[in-house]
Amino acid sequence: MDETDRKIIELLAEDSRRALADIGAVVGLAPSSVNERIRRLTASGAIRRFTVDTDPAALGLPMLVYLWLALREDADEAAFRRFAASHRRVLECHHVTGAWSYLVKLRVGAVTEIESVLAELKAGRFLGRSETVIVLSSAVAGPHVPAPGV
Amino acid sequence: MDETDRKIIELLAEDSRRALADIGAVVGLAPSSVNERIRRLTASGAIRRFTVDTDPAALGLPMLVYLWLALREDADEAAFRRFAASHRRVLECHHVTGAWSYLVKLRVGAVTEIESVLAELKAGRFLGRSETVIVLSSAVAGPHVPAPGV
DNA sequence: GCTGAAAAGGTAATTTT
DNA sequence: AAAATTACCTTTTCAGC
Repeated sequence: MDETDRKIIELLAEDSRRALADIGAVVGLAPSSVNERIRRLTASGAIRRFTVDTDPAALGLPMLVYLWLALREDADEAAFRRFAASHRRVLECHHVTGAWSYLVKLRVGAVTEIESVLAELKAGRFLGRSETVIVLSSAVAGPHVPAPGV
Repeated sequence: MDETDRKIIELLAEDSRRALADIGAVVGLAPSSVNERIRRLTASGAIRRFTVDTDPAALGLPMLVYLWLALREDADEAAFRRFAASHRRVLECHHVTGAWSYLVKLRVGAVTEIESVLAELKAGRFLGRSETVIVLSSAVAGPHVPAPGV
């Protein structure tokens, strides 16, 4: 992972369909050499996948919501993690420092869906306390990659 | 944006290098028709860009951090948003409901960088109060797309 | 939206440094 | 060991239907 690899990743992040010859022209390598580096970067896991950044609103998920969670004392934490990992609306779920134990990022189509998620968390006996934070607007939005199997 | 478009986006999210013929075989269209739909989805903005999902640790950014911010009473909010949008370590920045005004997602190489960011926020006279939340582990990590020009 | 031909681009073996 | 060249072959693209 040298400076050239980093530059290649940066160019691919901007546009992963850019031709190998174009990338090569920027970093000063032949197309086949660029190809070989991309192959290595993918094999090593530095590049996880080639994907698309989409407009969540166009996909019917205009609302971004964060949930702070404190799990129940007796909650099955592994089961909670599986629940989060398999939930279509959960984009991220992080175990965090501080007063709350988990930070969950959700994308939903409407406010009513937030209640459904909270109900599911209750039904799974995961939920101790929670706080819902709704995103009003984003100065930096971040990419949106739709989950498979939705 | 019909069910076929959604399926195409889902397949591209999984692997955006998949051949048009392969995608066509799944959704029941000829390669040229898939191509035309992707062209329209890109033109309409539903697909923002073709990109790569990377391993942040491999790129030297193993730490994920959230910052809750309350801006100073006299802060220039537009300037703050520009600051966030142009900062290499700021992955997301959301104006949110609740006790805090902004939620900022950061990726850093080490804890010392968090202090740098807070110092920059102070220097810009943006920072009222803040709370730093460090991610210990992620049940659902979300994609990482490196910022351009880093 | 499909077909089929033309153009472009990706891939891999071989040679070179 | 890494990169360039070359040739091959898959894939995209575009005209016409």
